Amino acid sequence: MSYVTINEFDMPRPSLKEERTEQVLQAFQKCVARYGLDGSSLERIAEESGLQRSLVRHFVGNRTDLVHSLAARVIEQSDLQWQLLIEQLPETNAVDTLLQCLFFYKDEQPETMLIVSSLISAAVRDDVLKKAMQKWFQQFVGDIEKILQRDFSTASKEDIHNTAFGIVSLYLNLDSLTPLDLDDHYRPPAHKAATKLVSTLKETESDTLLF
Amino acid sequence: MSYVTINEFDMPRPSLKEERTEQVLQAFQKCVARYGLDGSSLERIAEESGLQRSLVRHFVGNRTDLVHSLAARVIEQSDLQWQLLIEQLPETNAVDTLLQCLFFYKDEQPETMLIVSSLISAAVRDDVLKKAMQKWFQQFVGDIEKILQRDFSTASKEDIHNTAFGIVSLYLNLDSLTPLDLDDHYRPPAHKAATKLVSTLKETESDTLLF
DNA sequence: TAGTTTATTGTCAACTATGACAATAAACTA
DNA sequence: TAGTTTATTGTCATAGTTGACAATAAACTA
Repeated sequence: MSYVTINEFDMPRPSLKEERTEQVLQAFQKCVARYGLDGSSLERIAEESGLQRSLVRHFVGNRTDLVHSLAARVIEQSDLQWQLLIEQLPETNAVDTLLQCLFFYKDEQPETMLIVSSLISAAVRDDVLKKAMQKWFQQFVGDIEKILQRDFSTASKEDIHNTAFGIVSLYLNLDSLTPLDLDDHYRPPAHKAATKLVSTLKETESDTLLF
Repeated sequence: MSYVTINEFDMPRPSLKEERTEQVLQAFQKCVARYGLDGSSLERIAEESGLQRSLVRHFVGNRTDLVHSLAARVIEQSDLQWQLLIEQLPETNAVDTLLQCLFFYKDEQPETMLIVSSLISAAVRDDVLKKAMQKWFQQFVGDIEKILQRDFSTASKEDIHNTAFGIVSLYLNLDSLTPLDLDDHYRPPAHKAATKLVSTLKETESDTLLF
């Protein structure tokens, strides 16, 4: 398996596994965005990637492997984008910037979250996928909790948890409206609603008096 | 077509179209909840309904007809449940009851919203479906706006719109978490977040001072 | 009973998706 | 050049999905 072995014998033809896998999964992503997960047959993926179906199978594996690889890739991409976003947040009022980015910043792969939604739907019949998407979701909520906590140190854990979940809901639901062409229309309301939610974490006299 | 015509000729064998259609669409719903929309082949629907595939086709039509009929049925069901819910709301503090119902009341067909989600996803490649689901969604938001307006007559149209959209997002997103078995866990947070959102509509001194 | 309409069953053909594998070509090194 | 590994192409069998239609059975009324 490894090329670090002693050169006792001849070296093989160099492997294209990495590049081809990337090529295939990119095509898969495009197909999912256009035809849905179930509508993305190996044939279509092969055509979209410019490879033969046999090659798709050769490099990435059968359909199950393909879906799992796609999930891993999308999660990795999402984590990366997330990392970059977190790093560029300001020290104070980080949440405002966060909401701006979440609801108005169009990244290079705008279909990422649509694919996530497809994967979540498909998770009903795939335990491996289910576990992976569960982890992804809870990490997403958890990361937002951390950011909220920095800005609102006095807020209760529970309030922060609820607010974080609310933000994620608004974000994901917006993407699931893409097929209806309603996402752009509801982008400002989603952002406003998220802002309102966050505002309830602010400590005000009337709030403290209520308890 | 109509049986009110004069009995000039013999009467035919009575039609079972209504019952059979109902039978088929119920089976279709079950299948969608279990296998997803694309995973619900005519064969499966036929088996689930206890009818032959030919009969499914005979009564409801081809696949496209089937999906459109399902959409019409689900929308009708949703409208009905919605009507009942609205009627039983109290005069004052209707919103509290509304949120209780939305997030904690389990209706007879708990999979309704899951099917709605499937239909929204499938709307990418079906303009008829897209139009229908757009209308459904916007009506949903609109109805919640009306209820909010009754309780918060002083709130601005825009605030009410944003809040209504937020509630719908929280509600729909919760259902889309069903495949991950996370919906029950996040039910209280979703409800709390919705409540918080609504609370921002309340007129307080500090609010009015901010503008 | 005859006539009409619908229900029901059964079947055929075309197409698609998938998995498996054989065979050939290419890259590389000793 | 020989030997090894991988890339690439091509093909086969199988199963599943769908649309179309023929043929029969059943219900009903005049």
